Amino acid sequence: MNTIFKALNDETRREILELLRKSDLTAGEIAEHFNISKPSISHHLDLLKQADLVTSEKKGQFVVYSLNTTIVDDILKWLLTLKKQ
Amino acid sequence: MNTIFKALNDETRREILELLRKSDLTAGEIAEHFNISKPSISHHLDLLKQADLVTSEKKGQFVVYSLNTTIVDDILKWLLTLKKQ
DNA sequence: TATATATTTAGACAAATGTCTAAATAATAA
DNA sequence: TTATTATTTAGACATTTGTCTAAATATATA
Repeated sequence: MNTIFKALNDETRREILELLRKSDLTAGEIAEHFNISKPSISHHLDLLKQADLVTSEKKGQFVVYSLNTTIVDDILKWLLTLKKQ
Repeated sequence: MNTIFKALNDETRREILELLRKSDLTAGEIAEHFNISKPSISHHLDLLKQADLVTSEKKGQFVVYSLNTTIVDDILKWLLTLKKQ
């Protein structure tokens, strides 16, 4: 739970998730959307992976990232209990 | 959005929200639940207030805190769009 | 008024975070 | 093999964060 909230606590990482909602992207394609160095984006992707919010697959020299929405359910559940009663 | 995720990115603050789900509590009552100094708890409450996740009302020498679940809806909405398609 | 209780503010400090550049690793192409 | 492209790792650095103690503020009580 901690890892997920930590991963979501950054505007850049949340935007990455929004990009991946539309389609899978390579690390380079993701980096193109931001005014941030590639190593920094790589670090953001690592945190998203640690939270299991994204998955990655090596395809040749590229690494393709995908959104993993099943993890989002955990937060949804936690937030919904807050609203109960 | 940033303020809300920032507020949620801390175990102590999430536990405070869970406590307030059950009932309103004074700052002192909240502090009793943790092994953390009262000033630190006060600071956590301030961040939760900044995010509008809690409201506070002065009652005599006490300050009573309450959960504000309407803000939770904003995050729920954001998370649900991630899951669409 | 003087004292006690509840809470916040101020300021310090160590740890965590986001960013960068330079270098390393891995795969493709010449 | 050598050069090029894609990505990550390593290490540095400034900023933010969570915590503390001491002091300030506000209310209630003797």
